[in-house]
Formats: sequence, C-alpha cells, structure tokens
Amino acid sequence: MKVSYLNIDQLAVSGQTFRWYSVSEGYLVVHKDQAMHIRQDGSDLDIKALTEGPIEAWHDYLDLQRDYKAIRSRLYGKNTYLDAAMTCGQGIRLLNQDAYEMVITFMISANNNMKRIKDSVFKLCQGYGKLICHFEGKDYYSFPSIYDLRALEIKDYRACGVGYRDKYLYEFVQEALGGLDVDAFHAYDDEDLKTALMKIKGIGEKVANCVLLFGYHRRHGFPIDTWIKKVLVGHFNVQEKDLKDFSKTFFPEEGGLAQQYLFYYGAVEKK
DNA sequence: TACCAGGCAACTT
DNA sequence: AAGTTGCATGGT
Repeated sequence: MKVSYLNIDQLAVSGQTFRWYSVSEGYLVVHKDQAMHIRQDGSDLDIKALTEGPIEAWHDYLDLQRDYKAIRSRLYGKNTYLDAAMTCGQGIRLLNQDAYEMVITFMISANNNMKRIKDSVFKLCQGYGKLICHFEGKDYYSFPSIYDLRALEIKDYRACGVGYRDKYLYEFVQEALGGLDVDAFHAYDDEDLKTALMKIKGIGEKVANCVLLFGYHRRHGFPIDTWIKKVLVGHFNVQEKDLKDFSKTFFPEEGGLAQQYLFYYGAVEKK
C-alpha cells in the first residue's frame, strides 16, 4: 500500500517502542501477542501479519488513518529548531501501543539507556511470553501478560537486567493480579489518568507522560527527559521553572508528536 | 575512573 | 514545598 509521512527506519529507533527487530529486509515487529513483518520501499509499504489477528489492527497500530500532512502544517513555522527536526524525521508517527505494555516498558526505561531497555524487554518476553512465530531462524515471543508473570519473584525481574526497578515491576504485577486494571484507565480524563498512573510505584511524572502518550494515545502528552530538557532550554528559550507548563501553551494539541520529532532529531544528531 | 543513561522514591530541610 | 541522595547496570 502507499503511505506518506511514515518511515520504518525512523520508527525503529524513535524510542517509543523497543520491539522492532531488524531482519534481512525491514523489521519484525511484535506488539502484545501479535507479530508482523514490515518492509518499505519509498512510499510503498508492505505488511505481512505473522500471527492470526486482523490486519486492521496493524493499520491502527501504525496510525495509518491519521492525516499527518495536516498535523505537520500546524506545527511547522513555530520554531526553527522544530522545523529542522520535522524535516529530519518526516517519517516519525505516534504508534498506537498497548497501555499495560507501556507501563512495564517505561518503568524499565527510567534512568536507563535505550540498548539496555531493549535488552531487558527482550529478556522479559523471551523468558515469560508465549512463542508466537519463527522468522529467519529466530523465535519471537509475545509480551507477557500478568498471568504469564504470576509466579515471578523480584529476583526473576532482576535477572532480566532491570536493576533496581525489579521491585516496581513485581509490585505492579501483583497489584494487577489483585484487580488493578490499567485498561480501565482508558475511560479516565487526562488528569485522573495521570494521577492514577503516578500512584503506581516506579512511575513518576516523566514515565506517566510516556505511558499517557504512547499507551493511552493522549497526543498532547509531552514527556520531558534529560535530552528534551536541554533542547527546550537551548533552542526554545525556556526557563527551567517553566519546563512543565511549556508544552501546554506552545503545542496546544500535538505536543506528543512534536516531542517525538525533537527526540528523534537528538538521537540522530548525536552521531 | 568517573559519569551518564528517555527518573524515581525516600529522605531532609 | 522544595531540594538532596542512593540506586543496578552497562557503556564510554
């Protein structure tokens, strides 16, 4: 199919997902208990589902129905650094990911680096997810459900390389098994959602904003990490004390996408 | 060798 | 309310 404003190489390193695996051509992508093989040649996108689910689920995951041209035109021209970032990362989108998966993944992300986050998520899935497909000689596993994680002890999380975050993961899974249903949070308004997320140990302001944005698809969410902070202070002339409120006024709606452009730009510029 | 990585909870003032 | 500190682990 034909697509615009979508680039799989950019999405693979965009930092919103840690389950895109490079294969001989394109990527093997896992989300929840589904897998697909995705390839791209210019504007030509090819998706092959490797599991039973409906292909429409992948279209939704990739946010294909949204008009990125229109959104981009609203963001463009506000700031020269953002303009450059948008030109650099034209194929960046917001993926529609699973809330529970984002809670676990971004708990692991706190004060951590991209490689180790990816490795830890991989170990967690390999160890406790279900085998869902083989591809080019490798096995791929679903993201483990709370039931898959039922019997784990703190040390089992530690063995996945998550470090001191082990106890947060353990406690969250225990609470979820006890009835805490993060899927029910979809019904909450923004403020209640953020409050509910931050009640979970291991989730502070930044991780809550990541989960809110990537897992609950609240597109104005604007996570401020160490890198974004530098960008706002250095290129948007924001004072330290105004960081938290900045995005609300500067990006009334699509702050999340703007944040992704800035983050991706930073990631590629570093090299 | 220190310092950093998509920060957070617990503690001190 | 606001500021400080310890934290697992792998990379540079």
